[in-house]
Amino acid sequence: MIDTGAEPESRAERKLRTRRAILDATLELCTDSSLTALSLRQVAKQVGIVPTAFYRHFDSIESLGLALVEESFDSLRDLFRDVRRNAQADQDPSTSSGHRIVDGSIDALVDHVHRRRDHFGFIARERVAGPRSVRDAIRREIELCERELATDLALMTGTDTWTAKDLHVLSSLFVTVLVATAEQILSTTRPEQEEQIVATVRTQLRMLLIGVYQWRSEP
Amino acid sequence: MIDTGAEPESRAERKLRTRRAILDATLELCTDSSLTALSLRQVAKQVGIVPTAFYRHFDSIESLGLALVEESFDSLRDLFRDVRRNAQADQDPSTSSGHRIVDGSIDALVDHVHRRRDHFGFIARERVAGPRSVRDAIRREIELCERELATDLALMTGTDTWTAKDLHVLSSLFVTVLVATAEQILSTTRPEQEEQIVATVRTQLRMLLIGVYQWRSEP
DNA sequence: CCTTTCAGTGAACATCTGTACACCGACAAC
DNA sequence: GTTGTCGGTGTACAGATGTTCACTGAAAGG
Repeated sequence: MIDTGAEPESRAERKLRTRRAILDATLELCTDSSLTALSLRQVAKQVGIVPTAFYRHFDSIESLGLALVEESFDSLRDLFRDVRRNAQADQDPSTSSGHRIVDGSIDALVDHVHRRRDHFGFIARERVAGPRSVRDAIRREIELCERELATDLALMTGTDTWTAKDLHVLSSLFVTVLVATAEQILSTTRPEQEEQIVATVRTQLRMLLIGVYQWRSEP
Repeated sequence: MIDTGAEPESRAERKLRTRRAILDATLELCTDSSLTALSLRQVAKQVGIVPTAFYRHFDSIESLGLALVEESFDSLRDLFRDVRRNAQADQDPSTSSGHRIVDGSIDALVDHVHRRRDHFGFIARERVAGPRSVRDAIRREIELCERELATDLALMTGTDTWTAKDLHVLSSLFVTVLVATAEQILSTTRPEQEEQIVATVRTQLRMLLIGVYQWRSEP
């Protein structure tokens, strides 16, 4: 089939397009209110389809939520990838005790949160307020992120002084701070306040890093 | 007026009692789903009153939420009071670098979260998923807690090595970890998993404390 | 070309939603 | 003891909700 490039869409393409429209509409509609307070009809109206057409794509708001979890964590993994790339480029831990890695990571965080406000906001909200299955899915994804980060940290600390357990403990703390910072950034629109949030988390991570550099795991 | 002690309630007492019933019913109904997904009629049914009677006590679910914010933060302040009492009793920072204070604080946290699951869960959920006014109220209260904790920390660190700003930065980090830990405890029912959560946060705070003991504020 | 598939339609349903209104009856105040 | 205050009731209504069912019409496939 010749790619005419313009208007004529195949049936599959068209279906994918309305599916996207549903996902986007949902993200927009629940910027403040959570999935559990969202009705199928609101979504349908926003998309511009009749309520029953919704069922052609998802069989409930809940399964829609699960799809959004996957999508949102793609964005979060993008962030992780950026941070990792950043850290490898700055592979000079002797100077300024990792300050550059911290600063770079925070910059990446701010950047990604701004670019995908919807996804990060979705995770932050539904993590505690969504339907149970959605909450569970998010917690599972976050644990995956922690594990992933832990293996990255192993390369930087050396396994002689850090047990696997302690690496996961540290990684978990980083993720906690990351999530909290994202939440704070999302809850403000004033640039000067955001500046302060960033400055605060920068100092927090530096305090923590002092401890990290001196930590010796007990076997 | 003679206090008969038993059945006969004054009008004011009776009103307060249904008000309490409304607050309790709301806390119970939104253990999983958030205020924004809660209807006035559900609350009324749970309390055992007719929907319109709700308006005799609150003029919207939102203002009900604000009342619950106050109440929930009373519980959180109870926790803070316990932690403070604990820390003062263990005023022997030379030994084991504050491990006892950390352990005691975590124990108090776990204890209070268990006792007031409803309040802590409410804060955790509505903090990100509630109506805007509720979210704002919670954030304001949390900032108050951070300031309060910062002044407590000032007594333990000495203002010669710590600026007020850095104290608030540290206090903010503690509150972040506290909130995250409470969320984790609330999201599990298995005791062995809770044990692990506690062990993790204990290690995290010890790592952090190493950094804190060596921190010198830049002016 | 003829048939099948299937995203989207539209009407209909039983149920739930917030809120308005008139009302009751026991406690409180004078 | 009369009067007023005020929690709580009951009815009512317009609108929103999830889900059902039979349908259309255009693309896909033989």
